[in-house]
Amino acid sequence: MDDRRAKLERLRAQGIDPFPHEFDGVTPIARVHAEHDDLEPGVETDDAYRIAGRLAARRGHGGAAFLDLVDRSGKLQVHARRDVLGEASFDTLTSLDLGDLIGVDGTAFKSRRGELSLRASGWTLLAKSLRAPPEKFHGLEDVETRYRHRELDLIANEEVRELFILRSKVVRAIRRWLDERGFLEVETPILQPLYGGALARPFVTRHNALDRDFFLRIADELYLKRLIVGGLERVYEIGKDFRNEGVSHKHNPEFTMLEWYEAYADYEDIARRLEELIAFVAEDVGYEGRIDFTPPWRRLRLREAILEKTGLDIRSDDLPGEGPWARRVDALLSKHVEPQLADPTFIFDYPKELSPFAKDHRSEPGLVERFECFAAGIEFANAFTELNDPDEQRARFEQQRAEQAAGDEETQPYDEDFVRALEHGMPPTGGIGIGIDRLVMILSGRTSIREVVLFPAMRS
RNA sequence: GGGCCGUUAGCUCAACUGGCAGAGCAGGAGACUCUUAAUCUCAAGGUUGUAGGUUCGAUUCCUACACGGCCCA
Repeated sequence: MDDRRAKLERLRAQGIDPFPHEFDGVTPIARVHAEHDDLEPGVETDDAYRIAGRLAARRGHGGAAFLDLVDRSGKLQVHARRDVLGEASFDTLTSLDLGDLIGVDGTAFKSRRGELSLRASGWTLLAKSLRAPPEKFHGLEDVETRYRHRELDLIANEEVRELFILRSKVVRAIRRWLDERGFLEVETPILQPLYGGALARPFVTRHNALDRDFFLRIADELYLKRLIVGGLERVYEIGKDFRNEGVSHKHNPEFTMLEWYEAYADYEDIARRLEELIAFVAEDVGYEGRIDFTPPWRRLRLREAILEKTGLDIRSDDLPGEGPWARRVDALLSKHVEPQLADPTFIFDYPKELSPFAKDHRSEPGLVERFECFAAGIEFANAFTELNDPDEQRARFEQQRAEQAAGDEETQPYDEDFVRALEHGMPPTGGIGIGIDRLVMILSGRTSIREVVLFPAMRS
C-alpha cells in the first residue's frame, strides 16, 4: 500500500487528479466487440471509442505496452505506444497499478495475433486503487474472502459477475411476465405486528417510539390475500423474507421471495402458470444447462412420490421417524424424494396438518390442495388453492395454537385481522411462493445459496 | 448440535519424521514497439488465525477458542 500511496502523491505532483468527478461518453466494451470482432488480424480502423474500466493486466514492451481493461460487459486490450502518446503520458500510463480505474480513447484494430484492441490516442486516470487486487490468474478462491468481500470476488472472478447479472435478468424477466398478465406489483409491510404465512420462527425487533416489538416478516402471504379481499385480483410482491433458523447450503436467514395471488384460480391453474413462467425465464436468460423446463412438467402426488422412492405407503401408520404423522411424511419427502428430483417436478396434495392456509382437497379427506415444485434436488416453489372459509381458517389457527402449547416453535400465531378480512369474502384464489435465490441456484447450476446471494450471512 | 478438513507474504500455494519459512503472481529497480498467465535480470516482501502447553528448538506435536468448508442431525 505504501508504494501505491507514494504513486498517488507523485500523480498529484504531476498535476493529475487521481479522483476526478466524471468521465462522459463511455461505450461498453461489449459494444466494441459486437461491432469489430469480425475484423481480420492486422486490420486497423478509424472507429473511435471511449472506454472505461479497471486495469486488469499489463504487458510492457519498452516503447509499447498492452493493457487489459475490464468493465461490466467484458474485457478489451488496449495498445499504447510511446510515439503516439508522447513520453510523459506513456510513462505515466505504464506505471499505473493493476486495479486502477482508467478511461481510454482510441480506435479499434485487430492485432496480428487476432486480438481485438483499442489503439490508445489518450487516457485518463479515473480512480487510483490503493490496494492490490486479487491475483490475476487464479483469481480470488478463498471462499470466506469471496463472501465477506464480494467486491473483490466480482473484480477477480468474471463468472461471479456474470452470475449476478444473470440473477438480475431472472428477476427482470419474472416482473415482465407477471406485468404482462395483469398482475399488480405491491409492497406490504416487512415490519409486522404479527408474523405469519409460513411455518418458521421470526426475528424480533424493537420500535422505540411506539415502545413495542415488531417481527420481520417470514412471508408476505396474509397481507397479499387481504389485497385479494380488497379486490386487486392479481397481485405479486418480490422482496426479502426473514427466518430465524440455521444457515445451510439451502438456507440464508434473509432470502428473496416472490409471491403471487390470483383470484378465481386454483392450484392447478397456478401450476400451469409456474411451468410457463419458468420456461419463459430460462429462455429469456439464455439458460443452457441440462434441465428441460419445457412444459408440461412431471406431476406426482405426494403419496405416489414417497411410495416410488421409499416403498412406504404414507397411509399406513407405521412410518419411520419421530413426531406426529405429518412431520414424518415431511421428513420422508425432504430426505428421500426431494434430493432425487432433478427435472422439474410437481408434488401435489399434502397433509392438512402441514398447511394451515391451504384449502381442503375437494375429494381427498385429510389432504389440502397444495403443491411444491422441485428441480436439481431443491424445493423452489410452494402453492395452494387458498383457504377462504373464515371459520375453517379460525379452526386452523386454533390447531396451531394447540401445537404451540405442545412445544412446537414453528407455529402460526392467531391473526384475527386476517380472519376478519376473510369474513368479508375472499374469492376462490390460487397463490404461490417462489424462492428466488433457489431458482437462481437451479438456473446457474450452483449448489449453495451463498453463491447466489451477494452478501450472505456470516458470523462476525 | 456432532464428525472430518482447512487457516503460512496483498493473492495462489510449498515447507519430508520437530531443525535458519520458500516460490509464482502483484508491488519496487532495470531491459524490451504485436503481447495476452508476455519474457528476461536484480532487490525487497512474514506476529505461520488467536491463546496456552510439550520441547534445547514448533508452520509441524497437544489442548482450548475463533472463522470457514464438506458431511451428518
